Amino acid sequence: MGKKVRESGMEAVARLRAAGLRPTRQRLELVGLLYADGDRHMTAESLHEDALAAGVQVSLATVYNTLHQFTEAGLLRQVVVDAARSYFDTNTGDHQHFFVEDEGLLIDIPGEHIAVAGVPEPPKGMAVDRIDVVVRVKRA
Amino acid sequence: MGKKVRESGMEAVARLRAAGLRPTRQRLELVGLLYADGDRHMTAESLHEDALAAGVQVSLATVYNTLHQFTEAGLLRQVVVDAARSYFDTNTGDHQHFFVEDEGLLIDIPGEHIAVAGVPEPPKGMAVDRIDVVVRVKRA
DNA sequence: CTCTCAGATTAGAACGATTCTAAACTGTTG
DNA sequence: CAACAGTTTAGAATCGTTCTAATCTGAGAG
Repeated sequence: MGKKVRESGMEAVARLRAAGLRPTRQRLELVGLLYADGDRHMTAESLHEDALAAGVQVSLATVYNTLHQFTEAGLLRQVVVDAARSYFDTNTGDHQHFFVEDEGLLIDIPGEHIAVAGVPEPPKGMAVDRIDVVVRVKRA
Repeated sequence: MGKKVRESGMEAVARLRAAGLRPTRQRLELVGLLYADGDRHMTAESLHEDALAAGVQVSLATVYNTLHQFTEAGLLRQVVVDAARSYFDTNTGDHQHFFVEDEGLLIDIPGEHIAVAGVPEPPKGMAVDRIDVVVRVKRA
């Protein structure tokens, strides 16, 4: 039995419905691209290019809209590593990242592997929302 | 004996010379602002505003140039926490940050306090350049 | 099956942060 | 103090992203 390489239409529809989003052609096709094979990192531009390359007709504006809606719905996670552009990650579980600055490349680090100790009390009236660890690497 | 609140002209000149930068009026005045009182976080815009407010005449372009030159020279550290704008930190030592998203506010966490364990081997041919930890906090 | 309309898509304009340009200015060195 | 490389600057340009207003479409009502 081969590895699943593409989400079924039904799964995709359910995923969107659960998020309160209409299963439109564009969103379905983007879901198809996003969850086709394993975890995936992208920027709005790169996803838009990939979509066009795959023959999926969708505007850049819709890619931005979709990325944000999916993020809000918990289907994607936004990763801030580069001041110049926003990255998104299909892996929404507990994990961190290597970031290869020169190539703009993100690589997952499973959450079990990394432990952050010694975080002080947040300032009065504040609560910790999330801890992001970015391991910046360079070609040696 | 009061706490030093302003860097002497000589120190500032030496600092710039060491970085291979000519001690121009603008750079001297910016150094004055930057290291006047303890650690400081800023964006290009905020530093520019502060400069104008302090009667320091300098263009936004020069603020950007200076921030980058100082960063390159190791006098400042760039902190990536927000996709929308770049932050800079006068504290270049080993430390991490709280980031209050709603207010765009950065707060230092001394390096001794935080420990990151379990970082896997970087990908082949890569070497770890730096590990950044951002503790995102929200008003409780 | 068709009507209807809230929700979705889109091209292009607008935007905000940052970088670039090319002209004017200023430390430094001889 | 001449001369030039380095610096500053206003304004234009660029880049990613968001907004706008017009058009389109999914899905429930009849």
